[in-house]
Amino acid sequence: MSPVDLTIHAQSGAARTGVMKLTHGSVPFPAFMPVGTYGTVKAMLPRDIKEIGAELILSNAYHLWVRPGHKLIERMGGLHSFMGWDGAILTDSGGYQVFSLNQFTQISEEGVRFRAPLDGQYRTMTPEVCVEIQESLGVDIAMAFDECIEWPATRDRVAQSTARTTRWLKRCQAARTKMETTGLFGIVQGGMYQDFRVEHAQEISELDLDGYAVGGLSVGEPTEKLLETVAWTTPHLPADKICYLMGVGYPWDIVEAVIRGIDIFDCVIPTRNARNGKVFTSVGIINIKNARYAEDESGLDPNCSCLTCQNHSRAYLRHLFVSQEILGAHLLTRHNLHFYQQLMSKIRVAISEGSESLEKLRTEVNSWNRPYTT
RNA sequence: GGUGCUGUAGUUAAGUUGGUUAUAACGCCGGCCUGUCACGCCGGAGGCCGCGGGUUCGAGUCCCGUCAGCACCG
Repeated sequence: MSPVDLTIHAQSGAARTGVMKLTHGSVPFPAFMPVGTYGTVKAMLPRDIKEIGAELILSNAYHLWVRPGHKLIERMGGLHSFMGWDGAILTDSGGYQVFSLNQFTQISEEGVRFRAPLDGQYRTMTPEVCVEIQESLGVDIAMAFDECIEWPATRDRVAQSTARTTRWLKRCQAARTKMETTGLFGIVQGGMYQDFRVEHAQEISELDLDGYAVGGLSVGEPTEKLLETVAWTTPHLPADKICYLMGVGYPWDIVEAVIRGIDIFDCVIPTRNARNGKVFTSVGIINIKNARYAEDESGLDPNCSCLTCQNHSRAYLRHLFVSQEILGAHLLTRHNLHFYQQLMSKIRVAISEGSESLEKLRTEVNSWNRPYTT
């Protein structure tokens, strides 16, 4: 039996809603995973993450491998126990770091040699190491080791890189030892080229993985390209498996991607932007550091029921940011993540209700993409 | 009362043997962030160089006076 057990409850066009049962709990989808790279969703307690409604979080195999080391975490009882989180965990492999840390990498068929910015040490990540790390961590879902490449990239570069990602995926599969508890997802690459995306999706669909991801997006391309690429890819992935869009995105990107067949998402935006003062609300985007909020007694979002909105004024939150008080980061992160979880909940309801409801939500969410005024 | 030190952006400071548009940090104002090297990054505004004279082609810089703060001596 697969560690990722999928039940689809309703569909509306390509969008679908249901529940995926994982080793550490059941996750309704479409779902958004808060990002906790280093074994912590920055500024959030595990119980806070639960409270705002997230059942599944994302962590990172590469970064935990560099520090404190996967073997140490295994000795501490695995990542769940180590970080005090009993919900589900998906780990990214380090494929994104091949892109984001490219100035410190050398790529070969064997794998990727990283010079860690943290300690200057050289380490080689291979598909085998990548699986070993994620199985040691004891996560619910492991991502295959891929190469996330830059945009734009030539056809020749994309073709070679994608072929290697496929070979690495097969090596990941062969290296598995905990098939009952840690699922493995394959990642579709292919750059922004339709034929490559279709071919790669079809090719890895035959490998019978526990789920599939669309990778290589949100690397600086325009939104239209991102959505176009998603639309090319999802029809060629197995309908009875989860489809994960990696690294996306803004609320409006998420709705558009769900409509194109995506089930789960992760993105640093709600957490990182919160720490930098940017807030998502149903009345537009707020930069809490702006002077205009200095004496604003209202809450962040008049339509939000999160703890931050129920208890604190914009004036106070701005003060916390201007004073660089740590509580500001927590309160804004909490709000943004709550906002995202509410969005996902609305999306699930809308899909069950049908296309009209989903279209209405789409219009509403796109209206959030504006600065707050008045 | 005397001597010395210090007065430069909102704040703290740099400023060569006098030489283009006086520099930085912090603060202030604004923008950015898509599988987190990220409580981060980028940009902007802001100066009668205490005040008044003088020397000089040219003074934040040298000279005289004066005011303020600090230290020490009477």
